[in-house]
Amino acid sequence: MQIQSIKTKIVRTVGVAGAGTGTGNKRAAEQSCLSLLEACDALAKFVQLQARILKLGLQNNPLVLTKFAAVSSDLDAVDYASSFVFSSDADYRLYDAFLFNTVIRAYAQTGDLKEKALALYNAMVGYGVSPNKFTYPFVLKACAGLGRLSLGQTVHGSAVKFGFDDDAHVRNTMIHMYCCCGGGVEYARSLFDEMPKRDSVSWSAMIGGYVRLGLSTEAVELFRKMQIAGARPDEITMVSVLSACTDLGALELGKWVESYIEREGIQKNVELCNALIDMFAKCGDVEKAMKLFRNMSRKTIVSWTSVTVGLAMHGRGSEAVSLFEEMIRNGTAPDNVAFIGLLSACSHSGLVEKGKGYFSSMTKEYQIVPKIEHYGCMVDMLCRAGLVNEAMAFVRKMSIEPNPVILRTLVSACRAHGELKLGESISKSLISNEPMHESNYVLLSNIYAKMSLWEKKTKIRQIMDKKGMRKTPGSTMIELNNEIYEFVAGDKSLKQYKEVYEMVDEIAREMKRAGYVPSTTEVLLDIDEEDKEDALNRHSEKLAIAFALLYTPPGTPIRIVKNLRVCSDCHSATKFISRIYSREIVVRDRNRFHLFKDGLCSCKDFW
DNA sequence: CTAGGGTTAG
Repeated sequence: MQIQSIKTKIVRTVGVAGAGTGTGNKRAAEQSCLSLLEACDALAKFVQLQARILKLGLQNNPLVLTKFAAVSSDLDAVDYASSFVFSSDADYRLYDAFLFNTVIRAYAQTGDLKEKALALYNAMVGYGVSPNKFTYPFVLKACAGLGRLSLGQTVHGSAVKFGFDDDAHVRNTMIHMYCCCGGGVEYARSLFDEMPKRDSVSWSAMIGGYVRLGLSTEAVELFRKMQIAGARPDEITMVSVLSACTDLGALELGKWVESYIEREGIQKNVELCNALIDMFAKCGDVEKAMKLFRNMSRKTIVSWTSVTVGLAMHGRGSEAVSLFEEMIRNGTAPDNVAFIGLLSACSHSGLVEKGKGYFSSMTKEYQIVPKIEHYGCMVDMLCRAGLVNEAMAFVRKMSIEPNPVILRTLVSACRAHGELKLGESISKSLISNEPMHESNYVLLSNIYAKMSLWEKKTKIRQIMDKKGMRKTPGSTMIELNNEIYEFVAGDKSLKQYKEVYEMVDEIAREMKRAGYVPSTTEVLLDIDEEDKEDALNRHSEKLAIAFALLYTPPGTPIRIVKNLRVCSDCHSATKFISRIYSREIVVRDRNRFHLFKDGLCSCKDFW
């Protein structure tokens, strides 16, 4: 069919090119070679062409090389072109910005060849070839991908020198670059603010930059400014805004964004739908996420994975498993990310045998080489099930070295299941490898607490103080009347703090009457015991719940978002509160959801 | 020949 006709065209062109050499007519040969390359686009087969270019002596011809690099996503062709640019007999006076741009673009777009793009840029500058306005976006994108701030700044300087820094594309990519390189956001923001005219790409670059850095509040704020400025967001802007909502766990805001998308008639492409699904699932409304998913006309592996992960987070492991099976029946092959979602679903729901089965089918049937994340899921799964020895054996058998994440999982399982000596020794090696990682110390300190070695425990605290390390304070977020409130333990910054503290005390009395016993013995992963003893009742979570009980209508569900894992005392207290005050309480943890209802939690105390 | 976006273990 079409391929056939292209082949014919090529054969015919090759004939002409050959004729060109025969008569010694370089010009004709060049022309023929160019049309030949044009025709080759669809076939992407360059091997014969390489030979022909050499035979015709066109390897140094910039037009031919440019074309060669441009016609295909085939990196072999690009490598071939760049090899001539770098070859010792290269006549760089022949090469222009266009040739470099073409090759740089190809490298900048790939996952791991961005270094080559930068090398070509350096070569270009070294040859004295002036970049043009197309060069900068390519190069800056590569700098962004690699986090190369200082090179990015040099490139910026060059753009200024040649007068291209006011070009909208260049400026937007510059913002993107500064956002992607550590320490550059503020500068990006100043570039953004100084722009005389901002288009939707500028706004998206800046908002997306904030989101990537975890500055979701700033992202949302900037989106508000965008509306005030009257700029029209597109679907790409909205993806970033939604992912800010996801990060914050701000369901109300997310819902508002959804209605905004509808109202403004922003095109809901697959990526935007995926972002919506992810937002609803991670903000606590899996049902809605499922509904959106079911209504999507075209689904990608990302859509399937997002719902699977969503179900997993809500402890609905067996549904996640069926969805995964449905995906396969539908003809979508799982990739390594889909398996991470699936395995973590098994892990969170205690489906140990299923998880083991999938892990082996992943490697055998799908030939996916397990990554550290897959091993991590397996270790976590075994540890949660209390199979610490099996987990240890599994880690020894792994084909990759366990990373600190896996070792910390083991340590906390050791603590929970009484393997204290083992936990202590792993913990110590963790500390010597990562002396500035706070949770390594907290884990060891918790082990000493369990061993009743109070002096050693105190000593750890002193070491941390000496190193100037501070634990991440626990905080809890809640949305109320379009406001986001954030509580930290012992917080008194809120206007109504007196009422809230009175309410906390009242709740404590009611809970005691109902049989609640404060538990200061069980400590979870990142939480230090002393803080619990100090202020169990002042935990940010309890403050937020008290606030919600005070200021939301009776009977309405309460949704809160924690930045750490919920501690076991708060967990049992929240169960009591849900029953005493007849409220559904949805808590989003650092890694999953808890739905408290009638004195029980959806996680079945397994988390 | 140019820019901004989506799923990932604890």
